[in-house]
Amino acid sequence: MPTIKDVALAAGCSTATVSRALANPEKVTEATRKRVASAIAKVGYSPNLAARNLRRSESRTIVVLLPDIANPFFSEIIAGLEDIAHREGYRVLLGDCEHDTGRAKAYFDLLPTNQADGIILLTAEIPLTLVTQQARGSQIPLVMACEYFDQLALPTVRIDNPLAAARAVEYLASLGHQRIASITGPMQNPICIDRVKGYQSEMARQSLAVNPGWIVEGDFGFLSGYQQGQVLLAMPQEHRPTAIFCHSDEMAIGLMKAARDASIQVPEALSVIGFDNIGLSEYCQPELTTVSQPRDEIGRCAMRLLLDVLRKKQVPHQQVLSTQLIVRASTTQAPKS
Amino acid sequence: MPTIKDVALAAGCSTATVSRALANPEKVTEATRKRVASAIAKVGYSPNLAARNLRRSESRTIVVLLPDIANPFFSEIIAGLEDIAHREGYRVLLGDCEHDTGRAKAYFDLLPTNQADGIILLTAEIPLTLVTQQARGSQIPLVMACEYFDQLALPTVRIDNPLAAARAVEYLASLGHQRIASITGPMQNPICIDRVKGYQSEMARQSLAVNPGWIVEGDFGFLSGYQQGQVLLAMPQEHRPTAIFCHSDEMAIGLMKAARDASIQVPEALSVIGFDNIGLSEYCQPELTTVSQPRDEIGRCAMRLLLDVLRKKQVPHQQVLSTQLIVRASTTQAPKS
DNA sequence: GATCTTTATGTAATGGATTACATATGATAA
DNA sequence: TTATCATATGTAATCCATTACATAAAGATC
Repeated sequence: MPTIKDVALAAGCSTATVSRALANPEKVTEATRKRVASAIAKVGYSPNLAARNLRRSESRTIVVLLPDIANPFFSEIIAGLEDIAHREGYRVLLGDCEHDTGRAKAYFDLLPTNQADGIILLTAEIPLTLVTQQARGSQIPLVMACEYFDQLALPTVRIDNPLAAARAVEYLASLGHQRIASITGPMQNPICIDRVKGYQSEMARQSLAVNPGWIVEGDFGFLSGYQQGQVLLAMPQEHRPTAIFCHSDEMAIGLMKAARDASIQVPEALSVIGFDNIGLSEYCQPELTTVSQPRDEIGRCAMRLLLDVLRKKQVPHQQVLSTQLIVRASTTQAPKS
Repeated sequence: MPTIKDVALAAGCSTATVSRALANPEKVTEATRKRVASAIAKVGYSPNLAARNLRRSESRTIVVLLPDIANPFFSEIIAGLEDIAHREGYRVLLGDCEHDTGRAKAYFDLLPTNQADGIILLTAEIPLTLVTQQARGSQIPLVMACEYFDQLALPTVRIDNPLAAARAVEYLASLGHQRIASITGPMQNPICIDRVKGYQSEMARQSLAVNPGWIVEGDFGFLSGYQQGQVLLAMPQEHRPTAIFCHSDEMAIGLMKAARDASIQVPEALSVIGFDNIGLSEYCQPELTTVSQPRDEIGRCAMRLLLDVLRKKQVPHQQVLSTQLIVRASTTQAPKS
């Protein structure tokens, strides 16, 4: 592999000039710039980034931590993130934590050694100490997207979860539903807490009673939706919910399977709302009513925010993007009971 | 950030000794090893990998190229890959090519500059020249998984696609189906060509005629399954297939939606087989009969293979893993016509 | 005891790009 | 014409870990 020395030799100048021609073209004559350019082409040079990173103490790598790559919800966010990153000359290192905090620590450790310049957190399922410890010495370049720690005022891109949940419940209430249940995500997760709050406040606003048994906890996956769906649907007829708001589309689809197993017709006997609007939600049976998040835009915003942090720009603490209720076939008028 | 010099100072030895204590502990006395260890703990040292990589000209990073992160089929493969990689001290850089060859080239360019040590290709949708060009000078550390170039004898982990397709067709034939169609993946893709071959040879073995209109090309996604499904189901009754073998689960689910739209009952009037056994296939309606690939194992094998290549071990050219037909509710006896 | 090994450690070169500082060149002003 | 300044380029130090080579100390052999 040719080095900058080879280029300097071929161009008849010093390595410093070659370096300048690349990094600060305005500091070099038109003529030398051209000579360097053709020398580079001739010897087939491309800079050794290990050396550059060592010297500049940066890596142009952004770590993106997520709880589970397999979750299709994240893929479009990632696409948005990567698009901005590549455009700005950054690389994205995806870190799948698989709910394993050891992994997360390993990724955080890339920062002080200049193997990564910043972190975007798509999960709050990491030890809080990782964030605070490091932030103590010097503010680490960290941006959260979708999820957040409510104890910490980190730059965050997110949706208004209480509002989105309230809208979903409001819609169900407008269809005449009174017994509205919810299958939540993990309840240590602030976004789930917020959605439950939105659910509860809207139920109150609609003067609807909330049976404590109607709030059940899942983990966003198909299976937990199925299992918790079985629990909800096994309730005695007079308590059984006629509508269920799920914190993810996968759980909603799991729930619909549980309904099929119990011979409960969706939407006639049970309305279902999901969350996220993943690709699948248009292809399941019945098509799923769901809360759509602007995933691509979330990714783009988060990466722009982080790059601004790296460039020491002032950044807004919170960026709240809007959601949309997408009505499809899994919701309808409440059954007459 | 403390450097190796700080450690040397704290331990009262030279940097060389510190380096050896870390890399070749057996070359150092028990006593110094301990002194170094406690010095490291004291100053909070962790090696600067940019410097190490520069010196060793390696990066301990493996690039994994895939056509589309959003495709859940890949996520479990990735999980397998990453598990092995992390265990062996390697990092995984996921490269989403999004069917865009420019991106692929950018990732290949990481190799000569020692930003990556090797590549695992989960896609054949890249310019072949990328592989051959580089391979000319010196064999680049490259392993393929799932997909392959049939022109090239690269180390590959894969399944027996013709056989898997033939088994699916055989099963449909055993149910009495005679008009069996197929929605394929992109036909420039060798795995799809092989599956079509398997389909055709099994059809021949079963003495079943193949209407050329029964082989339609999709792109593995929901939508293409839906659209091509509409085409197949719009055929006149006497030519319309009673069973369709799809090259992906997403297409199979798209197809089932097309069938619902056309009021064609699955499986009573139409049997559907998918491919991959993604999580969703158990939760769609009806549950999908599909060909399962050992995805986790494919990932593990591929990474082990690549690490063996990097360690200059002899590696087998082909590693063929077995598939399994998972019978669920989307297939049944052919309708009497 | 003298010589040869073996083992532990230190010294200094190395990898490749960047950049502070030094120098040379040409332009501008007095 | 000479002094002053701006601009272009070169020299060499720097980033940090690794490792070839040198050296010193301890042990083995006759």
